[in-house]
Amino acid sequence: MQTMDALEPDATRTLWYLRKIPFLARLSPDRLRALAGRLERREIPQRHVVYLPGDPGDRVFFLVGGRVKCSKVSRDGKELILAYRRPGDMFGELCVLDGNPREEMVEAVKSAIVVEVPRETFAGLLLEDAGLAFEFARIVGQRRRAVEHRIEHLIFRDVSAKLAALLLDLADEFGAPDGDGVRLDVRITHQEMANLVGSTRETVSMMLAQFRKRGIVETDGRTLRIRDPQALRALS
Amino acid sequence: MQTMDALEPDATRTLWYLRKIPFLARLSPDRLRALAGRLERREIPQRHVVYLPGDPGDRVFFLVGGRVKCSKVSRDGKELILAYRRPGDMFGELCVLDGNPREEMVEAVKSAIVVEVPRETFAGLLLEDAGLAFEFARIVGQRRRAVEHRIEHLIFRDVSAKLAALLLDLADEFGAPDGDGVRLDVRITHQEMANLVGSTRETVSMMLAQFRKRGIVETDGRTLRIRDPQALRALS
DNA sequence: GGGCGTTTGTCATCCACCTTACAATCTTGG
DNA sequence: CCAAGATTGTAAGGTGGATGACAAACGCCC
Repeated sequence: MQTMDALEPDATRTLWYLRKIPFLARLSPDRLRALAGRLERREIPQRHVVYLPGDPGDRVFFLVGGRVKCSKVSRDGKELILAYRRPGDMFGELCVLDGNPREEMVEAVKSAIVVEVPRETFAGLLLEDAGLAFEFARIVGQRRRAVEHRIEHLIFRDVSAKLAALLLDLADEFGAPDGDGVRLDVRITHQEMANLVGSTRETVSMMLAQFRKRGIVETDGRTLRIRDPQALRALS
Repeated sequence: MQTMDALEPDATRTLWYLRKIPFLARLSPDRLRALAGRLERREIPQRHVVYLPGDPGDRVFFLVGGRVKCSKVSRDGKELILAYRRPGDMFGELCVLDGNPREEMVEAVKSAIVVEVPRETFAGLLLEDAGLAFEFARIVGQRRRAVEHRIEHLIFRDVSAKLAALLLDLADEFGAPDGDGVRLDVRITHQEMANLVGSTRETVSMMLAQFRKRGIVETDGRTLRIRDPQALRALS
């Protein structure tokens, strides 16, 4: 059987990566092995772009290392970050549905390693396994919910509310107890926050200054500490 | 065979409706027949609510007549319309993924007829047929794209651009040639337009007045006519 | 360790849009 | 056909936040 052949060292490593993708967990070892032999693996250096709007939608990506962000970019250069993806996540998956060109930008935030699955191959997997297709729909659906949730926040709330919510989210994901507050162990610029809440760098700086003045947050040097999460919750 | 039993007159009518749902077209006649026997059908009078945020997400709806709108409602009563659904469309479908409570409001814009499929039944269909599951993912994905597209417009564009785009969309869907322009055969209020573009009634009225002044649109009584689609395209 | 690009802090200005407030007009149900 | 409610038109006033403009502080690469 072909799938029993020894894999190239490179494919072996790809296989090793694929095993860590929750979505692919339901594939049989054989299937996964066969798949690994045919896939490209690629490293994307920090700040490099994986794809841009208009690029062909001919493959699905699995992120196995690093971190990427997906965002919409306006004609005049403004950016709205749709989501971050982390190892184990899939991205660029909507192309499977129709092969249309990309509509968003994906960029490595931290030097990333991705495994690329051609659109047809991926579609084949889904059509062979209803459970997998269902799981795929679940992921797509959850992301749709996330976007719908986001849209609501973006247009109903003012910047301070959105920023407060963002800080709480960050605390959730990167927070570490520190004194009587929570230290955010992330390197995130004001510009980045602005792109997340749909505002501008300057406004974010001002809002953070206000939070600081009110004793809600604290900054020593590069790190941000939340002193009064309750106040943030009230604001969001 | 059970599926060969005569159906109740009511179920027969449900079956007749189901045959017009594109998504269900791939089900075998037998399957569809069996399904029809077990489903609820319901009429929702104009302006009545199908479900509200927080309601149980225990069924998927197929719209077979009328028209509904799905929208997010803010605490202070502002509304953002996410989408309209028309006969043949599915809605409330994301509950299949996890059974979570509703997050949006659905309301009949024109007196509607819906067929309700229990979540488990629907999930069963998908898990039995990879093709159907794939099709389901496609619909969910297309809608996600639509929302992502929307988010972009909502935060990058100003009201006049969004309104221009809306008018073009309406012309696309409801436009009828009329004189040297396009007449919009829809009854849509300024408030409704505001809820679509994330603005207020007053602002929409003002913008339309501007468009009128510039000769881009024309209103006689209740109907709106687009005289200069090109100008709208330039604005959007 | 010096210089340069990046990030932050802050302000003054401006403007698109929301808010508030009516009056006029249309529509609809009784 | 009339009255009540919904829809539209318009305008004055207020404001959140974008813009533009710097200077200071930081971080990083020779």
